[in-house]
Amino acid sequence: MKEEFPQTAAPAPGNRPSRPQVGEAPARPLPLEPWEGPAILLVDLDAFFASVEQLDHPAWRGKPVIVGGDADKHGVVSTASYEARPYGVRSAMPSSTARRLCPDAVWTHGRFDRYREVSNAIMAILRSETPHVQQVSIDEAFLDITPTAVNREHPVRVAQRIQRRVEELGVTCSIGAGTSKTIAKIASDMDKPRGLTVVYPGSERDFLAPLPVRAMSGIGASAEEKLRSRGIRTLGQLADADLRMLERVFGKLGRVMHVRANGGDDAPVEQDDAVKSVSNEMTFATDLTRREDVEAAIATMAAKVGRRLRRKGLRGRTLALRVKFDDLSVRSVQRQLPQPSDDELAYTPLLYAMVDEVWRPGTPLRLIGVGMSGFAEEGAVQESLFDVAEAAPSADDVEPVVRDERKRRGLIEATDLVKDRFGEAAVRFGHELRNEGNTTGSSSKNPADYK
DNA sequence: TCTGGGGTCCTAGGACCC
DNA sequence: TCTGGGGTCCTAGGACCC
Repeated sequence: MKEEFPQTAAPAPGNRPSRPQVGEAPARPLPLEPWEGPAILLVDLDAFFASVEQLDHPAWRGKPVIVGGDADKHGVVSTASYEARPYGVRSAMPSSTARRLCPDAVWTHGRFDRYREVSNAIMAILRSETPHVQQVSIDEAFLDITPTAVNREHPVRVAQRIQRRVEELGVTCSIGAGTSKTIAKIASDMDKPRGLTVVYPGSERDFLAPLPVRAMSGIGASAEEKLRSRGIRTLGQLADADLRMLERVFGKLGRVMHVRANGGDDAPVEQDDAVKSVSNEMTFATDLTRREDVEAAIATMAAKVGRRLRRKGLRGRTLALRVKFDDLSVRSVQRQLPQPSDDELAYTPLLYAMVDEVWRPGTPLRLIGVGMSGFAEEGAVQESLFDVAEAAPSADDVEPVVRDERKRRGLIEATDLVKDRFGEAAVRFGHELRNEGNTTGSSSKNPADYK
């Protein structure tokens, strides 16, 4: 979850309903102005992971709750409940800092299967309101609820009903409503938790003008600094800036940010699309220096990636390795496989060779990551050697290389079955067995992981 | 205080082909 | 023998998001 930006905009008059406390009756009806043109909502679940923990642990309600990694293992805060925020605790903050700021907080690692479950129930509510839902993460989704000839319901009424229905599940959400994804997204950040911020058609530029450039999605620390050095601090200044200068400095992004600052974003709410890459990373509590430890870590992550690929029915052609050193600098290598694979026993040796290109034994390694991309087009998934072997009349009829492939495949599938029944820790190959207990713990909000 | 893990997209340069 | 421009693929790195 990203930091809320400082709220420099004056509240737009009449746009905010008075917010009831949790458990009170919903907001009194807003006086509604007519709505012309597209209507987009951004629904953002409030402090989602922490809220689920409070839902499941009644004793934690009303208390500061922090979901995150261990302070003594390079961990960071994933989510802080609203009770923890007055202490200064924020998402992405090092856990050691958070512990100092709020030593009495309830501290917990994530239970991601549970968050996924609650998220899925909420996304089902959203899809019951409209088929035009774009889930952007585990706790956020865009909805296109543009009034049609069939359904003339006012967008604000839809948003209020969604808030009620979500609260029936025991968590809360904030919603931004506007004529574009850019506007809806920024509006949703204006008032949290349980806020509903409405930007009526025609008022986009006035709404955006006083906000800091960082409020716009796509402008991060680097772009903010480049803009600041050119005297551009607000979205109003960005809207008035010279387009050619922006294109020169930012390339494609320059035009995009200029259009959006002028309220002109027309990006559609898109159906959720296919996964493009699958990866696993691991940060170590103590840096690795020995080759055998590095290979063991690579093998572990290669196995996790392989298993996720098989579960999703994906085979990738592009294999990637990423390392981070103790100064936090990063290097990466990628290689094309001769054919798409989902089998770590086939590609792990290649990873061992690749690591030599970016690391020498003895140099401390803080993180190792393994990823796969370049998936075959849908319907064009290549027949594996194993399938060929299956089709052969007998094992004696297939080439030795194919028999090897078949043995490997059989072994992989057997271990997947055991892991399905008894959990990931139940089966490990010998080369995966090092580095136990030397990792941070993790979190992901990527939608691809929640389906 | 000292910075996670899961992703997406863009850029720039080089290889290769026509 | 020396030269073009465009397209595509690949690679490494970086910005950005939640």
